[in-house]
Amino acid sequence: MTSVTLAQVAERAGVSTATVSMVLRNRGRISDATRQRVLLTLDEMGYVYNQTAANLRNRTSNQVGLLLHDITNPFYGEMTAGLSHEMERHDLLLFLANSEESCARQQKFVDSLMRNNACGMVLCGARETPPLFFETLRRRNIPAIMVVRPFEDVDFDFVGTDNFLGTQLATQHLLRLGHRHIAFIGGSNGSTSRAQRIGGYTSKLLEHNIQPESEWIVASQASQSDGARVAEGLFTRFPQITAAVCYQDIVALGVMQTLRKMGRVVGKDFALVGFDDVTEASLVQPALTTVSVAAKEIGRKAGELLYSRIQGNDEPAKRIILPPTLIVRESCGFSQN
Amino acid sequence: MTSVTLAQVAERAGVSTATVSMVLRNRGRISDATRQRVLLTLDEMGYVYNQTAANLRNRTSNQVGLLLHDITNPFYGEMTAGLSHEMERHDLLLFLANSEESCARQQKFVDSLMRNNACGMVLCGARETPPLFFETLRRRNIPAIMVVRPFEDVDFDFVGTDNFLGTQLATQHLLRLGHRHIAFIGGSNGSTSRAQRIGGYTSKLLEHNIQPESEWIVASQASQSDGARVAEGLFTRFPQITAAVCYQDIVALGVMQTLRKMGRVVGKDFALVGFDDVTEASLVQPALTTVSVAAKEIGRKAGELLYSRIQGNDEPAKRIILPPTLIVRESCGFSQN
DNA sequence: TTGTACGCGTTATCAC
DNA sequence: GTGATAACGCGTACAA
Repeated sequence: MTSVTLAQVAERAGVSTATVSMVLRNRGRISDATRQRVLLTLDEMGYVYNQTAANLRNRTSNQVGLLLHDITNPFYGEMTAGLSHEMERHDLLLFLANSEESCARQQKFVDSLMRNNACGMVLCGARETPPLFFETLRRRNIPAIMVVRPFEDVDFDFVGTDNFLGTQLATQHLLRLGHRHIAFIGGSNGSTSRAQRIGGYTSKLLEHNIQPESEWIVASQASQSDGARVAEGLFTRFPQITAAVCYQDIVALGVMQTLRKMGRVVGKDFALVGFDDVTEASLVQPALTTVSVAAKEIGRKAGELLYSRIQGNDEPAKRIILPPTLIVRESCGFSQN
Repeated sequence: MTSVTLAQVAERAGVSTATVSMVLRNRGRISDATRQRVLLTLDEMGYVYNQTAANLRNRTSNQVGLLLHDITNPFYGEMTAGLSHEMERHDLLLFLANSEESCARQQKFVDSLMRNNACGMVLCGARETPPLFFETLRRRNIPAIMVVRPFEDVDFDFVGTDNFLGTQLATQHLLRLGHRHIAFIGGSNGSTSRAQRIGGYTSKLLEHNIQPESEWIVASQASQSDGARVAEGLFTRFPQITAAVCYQDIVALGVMQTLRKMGRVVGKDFALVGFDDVTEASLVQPALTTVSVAAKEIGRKAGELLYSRIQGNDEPAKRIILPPTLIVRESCGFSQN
C-alpha cells in the first residue's frame, strides 16, 4: 500500500496542505486556477483520501455496527439489506457481527466497536443478554437501536413489529371462520415476543367471550421437527382443537406435518396461521396463511432512526412498532370476507 | 462520547504515555508496581483504547470488507456467517455492503474501503462488473479474495465450488433413476457459474449417449416466481420432460409450484434436483434433493486465505474449489442405490 | 522509563 | 481576496 499523502500532493502542486485540504472538501476560498492545479495533481498521483486520519482529527466517525444473533436466518438477511441500504445513503460503513446467541461474543463485538470509534449501532441482542450489557452500553453513551427482540426494562430506541396486533389479526381471522377451539403453538418460555403474541391471541379470544385454555398454549423450539413433536402431543390429548395460531412459520410447518400424519386436512378439517411470512410459507401445500412483518422495513427504519441519533437527535427513547399484516393463503380454508 | 485519552491516564497515574502504552500492549519491561498502578488508573478512568489512532500511527488496520450482491439470498447469509466467524477469530472487523447487482454501488463501496484504510476484502462481484473494476483493484494492491462467482481473465484469489462436478452429480442421479428427458432450468445468460453448471449437465448426458436438447435449457431469474413462470412455458411445450436439474434451489422451488399446478407429483411423476442446499430445501414437501456447496465453508476458507494474505503471504493467486455433494431427499422419488 | 517526533488530515490564525 | 503556518487529534516507538 504505497499510499500518497496529502502533504506529498501539496508539495508537488506547490501549495500548502491547507490548500489541498480545502480543495478536497470544497471549503474556504481557493482561486479557480489553484483549484484546477491541485485537482490535476491529486489525480496524477492517484491520491486516496485517508478517512481515518480525518476522523481522528475531527473526533468523528462514519462507521456503525450491526449485531445479530443469527445472520443465517432469512428474516435477518432481509433486515440487514434494509439497514445496509439506508446506511449507504448516508455514506456510513456497516460493521457486521454474528453473536450466534453467545453473550461473550456479543460483548466482544461491542467492545471492539467502541475501540474502533464506531458512531452508532443496531443490535438484536442474544437471548440471555445480561442487564450489565445494557448498563455498560448506556454508560458509553453511543447511539444504539434495538431491533426485533424487545428487552424488558431497557430504555433504548427500539424498532420491531407489533406482536400483539399480529396474533390478534391471526386469531380474529380464525374466529371469523367459525373456530372456537383454537390453540397457540410455539415460542420458548420467557421470550418477551412470545408473551406479547400470546397476549394478542388471548385478548382476542376474550373479546369473543371464549375462555382461553392454558393447556392449549404450548412452547416449542424454533424448528419444524419440534413443532411437529409438540403438536402431536397436543392434538392427541385435545382432539377437539380445530385451529391454531403458531408462534412462527417454521413451527407451523411442523404442525402441518403432524396434522397430515394424523389424517387431518389442513385448510378443511383444520385451520392454521403462522407468523413471519418466510419464503417457505407460500411454498407449502396448502400455502400457509401467516402474519407478515416487513423485515426490510425494520432495517430501514432502524437505520433512519440511528442516523438521526448520530446527527444529534436527543429526544427520549423511541419505540417504532411496525404494524404486521395478515397474508391470507390456503391453510385456513376460504374466508367469507 | 467523553473519551478518556491515554495521555490523561498517564498524567493521573504519574507516568509517561509511553509507559501506559506499553502496559496496554504488554510490551517492554515495566516494573510490576508501575504496571499495577497503571492498570488501576485505566480502570478507574474507564479508558477505551483508540484503535484508529493506533492504526494511523502503525499504518495498519484491522478492518476488512465483504461485498455481496444479494445479502437476502440465504446462500450468502450462510457464507457471511462462515466468514464472520473466521474474522472474529483474528480480531478483524467486517464491513458489509450489498451491491444489489449495481456496479456503481460496488465501486463506491470499494472506494470507501480504500479511504477507510481496510486491509483486505472478500468480493462476490456484481454480474456486469467491468474489467476496469478489477484493474483499479489490482493497482491498489490490497488483498482481495473473490468468492462464488468466477470471473474470466481475472487473476485474483478465488474460493468457490465446483459447479461442473455439482451438476454432474445431479444429472448422474437422475440418469440412474432412469430418466432420459432431463431439462436444465435457471441461471441468467452470460453467467460463468451457469455455463459451468450446464457443462456438467451436458457432459453427463453425453456420457450416457443422450443428445442434449438446447431448447430444454432455459434461463430464469433468481426468484421463485420467475422459476415458476419459466417452467410453465417449458413443460407446456415439452410435456415429455420427466426431470430437471435446476440452477438454484430457489428456482427449483418455483418449478415445484408449477408442477403442482399442472397436476404432476414431484417425486413420482417428476424428478427435481436443486443446487445450493438452502434451508428451505429440507423444509418443502417433498423435501428437495439438491447439490450442497457448503456455503459456510466457502466463507471460512475465504477468511482463512484473506488472513494469510494480510499476514504477507504473497504466493501466486490461488483457486480453492470446494467439492459439492449431492443431498438426496425426496424430490426424485426413492433411489435404488 | 521518559521525552518527543511521527502517522495524516484539519482548521484557526496570520501574512501578503 | 488567497494562501501559508502550525498546533492538534491520539497512540507508538526510538533515542536518551
